Amino acid sequence: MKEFAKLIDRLFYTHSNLSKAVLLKDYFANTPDPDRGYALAAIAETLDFNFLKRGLIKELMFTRADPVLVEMSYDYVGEMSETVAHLWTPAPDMVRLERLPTLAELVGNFQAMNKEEIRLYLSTLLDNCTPTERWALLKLGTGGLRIGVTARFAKKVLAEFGGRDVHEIEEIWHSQRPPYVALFRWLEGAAEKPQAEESVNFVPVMLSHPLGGEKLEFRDYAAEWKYDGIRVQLISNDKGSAIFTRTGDDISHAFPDLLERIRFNAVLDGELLVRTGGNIGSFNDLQQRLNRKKPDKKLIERYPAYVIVYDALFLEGEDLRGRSYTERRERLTAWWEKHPINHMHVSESLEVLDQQQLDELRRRSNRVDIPYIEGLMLKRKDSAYVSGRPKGLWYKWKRDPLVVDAVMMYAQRGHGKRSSFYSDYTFGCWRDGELLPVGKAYSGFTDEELRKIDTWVRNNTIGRFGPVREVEKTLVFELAFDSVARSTRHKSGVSLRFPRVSRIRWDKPAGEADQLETLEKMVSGEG
DNA sequence: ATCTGGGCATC
DNA sequence: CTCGGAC
DNA sequence: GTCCGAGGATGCCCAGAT
Repeated sequence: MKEFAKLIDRLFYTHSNLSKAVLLKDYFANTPDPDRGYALAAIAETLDFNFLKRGLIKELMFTRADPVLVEMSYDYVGEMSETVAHLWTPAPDMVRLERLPTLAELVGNFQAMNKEEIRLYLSTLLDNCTPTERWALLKLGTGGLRIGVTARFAKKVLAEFGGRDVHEIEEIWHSQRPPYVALFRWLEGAAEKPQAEESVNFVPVMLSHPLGGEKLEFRDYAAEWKYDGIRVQLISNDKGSAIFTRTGDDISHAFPDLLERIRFNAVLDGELLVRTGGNIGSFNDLQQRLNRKKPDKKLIERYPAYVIVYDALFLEGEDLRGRSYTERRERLTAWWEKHPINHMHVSESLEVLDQQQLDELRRRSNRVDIPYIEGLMLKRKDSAYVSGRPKGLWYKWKRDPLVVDAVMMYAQRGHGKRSSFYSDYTFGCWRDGELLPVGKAYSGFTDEELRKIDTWVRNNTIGRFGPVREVEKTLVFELAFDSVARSTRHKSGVSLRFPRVSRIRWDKPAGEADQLETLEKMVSGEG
């Protein structure tokens, strides 16, 4: 892990992609298996390294420094790994290690240990590390490196490293597992392209861009409703069946009612929803069934899974991804007639011949009383199925945002690059002359505005509760959001979906901010 | 046995 | 999911 | 254009406290 620490430290401080790529390629070339594969897994987040809990790290830190100092430092730095890396002081009677473990040893050791052993081992490791190595170890152990290198970038580098096209890497990526020994052997020319290790493999999906100001020639596009569920890929062949999310997670276990109906030879793309009381449920209804290890019978009966299929990547073993949208849709509908499946249907492809038709679709997608439709998708009719987010092919056109004027009530410091600013705000609306919190937002204004608000917060603080400042209830913000739902978390009883600041109303008196009632009238599905 | 807070996924 | 900012 | 990191609400799971 010495080399790994050096690598991620350098990556963190390198901003040029070219230099980052050089660092990574050097590391891959000079690090033996399986360590380079584990490093790759750490960067691409394909292995759960989170064997360390923040609580444990803090607790150990308290044994080496004054808790008050630790808390203050953390508050200032805004990041646990960095705080501990610098504040840690080795114990006088520390156990000296001859060398730091390799990544493979680290993973093996942590996996085999119980909590008490981890506590001791971690102390010993931290004692034997330099500050940089401590930082790397803690980042690795808590998951989420945040060093400016993503899985996507790592794949590009791998492609360069092996003199391959990045699509070739993408193709087989989801069939490979850490520590990627076969993958590296292939890239080094020492073996054939690795074969799938699993019976059914996720195929990287095609994503859309938000429709911005661009003027589309809409006759080139087909429209579909944008459903408010989660993206799924249904795979079935003679080796097995599976349901994947758009990131490639296998969620089959959570939807046995759906899995048992996936018996065909195809790879389909669609939106997973649930039904409730015979209708299609809202995203909130769907959440009841998400992330469950094993749903019970009653829940399945109450919220049966439903899928709206909108694309076919493979049919009967044939790869259709190179074909046009129009052709894939024709093939899909023809195939569907022979293989219809209960609790699933193929989406409508909506013809858009003129502006009036488009306006009409737009009007319908804006109706808040149809909560499971959150806008329109526009898909170029001649577009192939391209993984990733290719430009110009698929657009999502979400319904118009809703807005409300709310008053700032509390502010908190941010994290990371925002750790020196009050960047995290709680807003409220009025009911009976009292402000009730409706949500939090930080996004939608520039860094310059952030500095202005930060100063305002410092000058208008009227109370402090730990890290939270209560401010004068005088500053109004216009908040934009996608929808309103009933909430048990907020005192106001409502919550905003995707809240963001759309305007700072320095000019508006707080008394003229909106009443809570305004939001209550916007609650989805309640007309 | 039940509550609570952090972690993680979805959007 | 959103957004602004950096390259 | 594209990528990145900052951030929102929700519900489930797990560990630890009561």
